[in-house]
Amino acid sequence: MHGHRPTLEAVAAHAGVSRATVSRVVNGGAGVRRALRERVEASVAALGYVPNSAARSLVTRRTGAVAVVIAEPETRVFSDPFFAQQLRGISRELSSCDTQLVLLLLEERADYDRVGRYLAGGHVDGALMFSLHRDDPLPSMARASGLPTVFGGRPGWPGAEDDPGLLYVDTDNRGGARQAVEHLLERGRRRIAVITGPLDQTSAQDRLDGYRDALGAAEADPALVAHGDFTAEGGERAMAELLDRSPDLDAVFAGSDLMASGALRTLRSRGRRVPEDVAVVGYDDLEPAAWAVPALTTVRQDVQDMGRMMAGLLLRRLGLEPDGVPSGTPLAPVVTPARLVVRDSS
Amino acid sequence: MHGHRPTLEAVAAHAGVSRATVSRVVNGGAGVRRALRERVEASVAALGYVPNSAARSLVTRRTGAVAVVIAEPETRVFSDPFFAQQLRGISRELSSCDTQLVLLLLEERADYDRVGRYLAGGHVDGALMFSLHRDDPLPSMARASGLPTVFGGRPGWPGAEDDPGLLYVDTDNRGGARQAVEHLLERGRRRIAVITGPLDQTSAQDRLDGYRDALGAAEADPALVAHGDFTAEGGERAMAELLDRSPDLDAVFAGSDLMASGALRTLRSRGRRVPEDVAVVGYDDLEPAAWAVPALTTVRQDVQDMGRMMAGLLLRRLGLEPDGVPSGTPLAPVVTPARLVVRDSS
DNA sequence: CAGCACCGTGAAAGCGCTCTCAGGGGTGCT
DNA sequence: AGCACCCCTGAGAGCGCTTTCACGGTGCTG
Repeated sequence: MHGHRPTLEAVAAHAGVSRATVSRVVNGGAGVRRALRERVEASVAALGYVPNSAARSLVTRRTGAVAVVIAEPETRVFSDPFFAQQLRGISRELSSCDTQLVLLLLEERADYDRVGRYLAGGHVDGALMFSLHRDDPLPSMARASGLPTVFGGRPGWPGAEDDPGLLYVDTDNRGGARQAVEHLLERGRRRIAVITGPLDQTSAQDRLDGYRDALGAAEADPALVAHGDFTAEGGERAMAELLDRSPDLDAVFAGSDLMASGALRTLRSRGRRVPEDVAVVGYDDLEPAAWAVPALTTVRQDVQDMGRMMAGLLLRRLGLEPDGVPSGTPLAPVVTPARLVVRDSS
Repeated sequence: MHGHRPTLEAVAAHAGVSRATVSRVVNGGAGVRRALRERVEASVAALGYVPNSAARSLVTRRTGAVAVVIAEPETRVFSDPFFAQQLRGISRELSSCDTQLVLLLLEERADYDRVGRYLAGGHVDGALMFSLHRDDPLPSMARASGLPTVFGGRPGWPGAEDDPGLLYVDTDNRGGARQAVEHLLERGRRRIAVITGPLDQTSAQDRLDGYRDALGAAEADPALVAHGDFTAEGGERAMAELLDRSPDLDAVFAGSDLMASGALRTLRSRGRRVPEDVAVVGYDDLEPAAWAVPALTTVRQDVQDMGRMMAGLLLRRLGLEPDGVPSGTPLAPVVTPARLVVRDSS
């Protein structure tokens, strides 16, 4: 079985037609008379023919694969179910167009060269890129190579918004944060602190902006703002800082569930009750958020669906037609809504 | 920049040599005189030449890519950072041999056809397969297609152990479980219950066997055994069952951290104190295990390293030489150790 | 000094596929 | 019945690369 896979030629001989006809049948069968088509299909089945993708993409100049590039310092990817969900959404969408998913994980500086070469090497038809920081070299590499690219999260590098062809899928971070903080205000909280993510990522900046929106531009007590890095440890530290600076705070909005869980830990160890003394709201609605004690109020974004949309956007950019998208839809960035989920911590 | 990538021919012309010579240089340069080689290398750099992988694999019959196949009902992958870590380990190892990672996620029955066809289609040189249940059709598909394959977790289908060429990486589930239960015994617990995973996965079965080992074969009170499905909800249900059947239990060993977290939830809602009334031990050492309240005692396995080893095994099977492996090492299954991590829940 | 082996290089034959192009046969129209 | 036209089909030319094979040149041996 191994090694001698039948070629187009073999199928053609078996069916008594030419290679060209078999090729046409294999690629949809348009313009081949019914009887012939069925004969060819029978031969294909009989011989167990599978097209050789290398030969095919050599001539079509398409690979039928797209890269998913994830550049993230170890800590986050490790503990974050986020990417698994995104990947699943992406995978599902891609498979509807028979497109493969090549996963490129970057860890060190040295990986950039490897990945850049790969992307420029025409191994894939397009790319999906995630969680880039403001100064990440990847986007410009992608642009230089002319590779169609869709970003996860609104790009933040200088001039990004001016690029008319720019494609991304983002969630309404600012609106979500605003909802979270408005909810705290409604609960009667008045000294609401915030733990931000790394501000060179637009998601973190947008969530901070939403916090400010809700409080009204006037109020922006710097003693109520602490910076984290989207990790639990970062949240723990930031919470400690906040308590030292502003012992009178009565609520905290954390820019991620991971940071919120760290904050909960600090609050517990300092003897503050949640939500009686301090209300806590997170962001992301990771599954473990619901297990936390007390169960975490948070902001939900449909991560899997965002993955699906990114893939859909890229596929359409490549001229394919993913399932369930009306074919006239214009190609444009997408911002999905965010929704507050109230649980016990607020 | 886009569209007109230089070919071997162009480089040859630029350097004033033949295509064959350029090809040799690009592929390591063996058997090309120093001066010529340098001239060719200069031309390659000057033109920004990147080999066309389709053309190359058309003739070499190798793709330089391996598939990572993950077949898992939604629930688990979603909430489990497990796979992200495995993937990272795999990715790191593969990139040391310039091999690409094609990710294949299966959800529905229908996906099996698609993936089977893909694997049989010669798109990849080998495959890594995860978390297969006893009756999964994938392994036999892989064997039928002659695709070199390494499994994550000891395969459990009939006859698996008799296959001399079988390659897998597993962790010492049985030993880890034994450690966990022995630890509970040392703490003076006498009525130790167990929540198993789905027993058609060897990892779940092995952990149950380890539990029995520790208690001594004699003791196997069926009232102390409940079945979960590796999810938090399953753990919750199983714990409720156990409490109903055996109200006098004083410890529970859960076959996964996720199930342990569910068990904690049930214990809390039933007013049992952990660890005073009931000690709890999990398995996997997921990051959130450490945030649980109380912090979860669990069994650690180096998941990332297992991924690395799987990839390494496959690469060697493919005749490549991954970093850091003495070249004489025989090709054989690997079982990595498991280690108890004691925290507050026991 | 002839002859041999060997090394480095180039010419050329494909790898399996797609797709243009031309031609054959059928159909509809006049 | 004849003509134009269109629809199907097959022949063939590559896609960019690797690799065999033959050849010229060099260094060595007899």
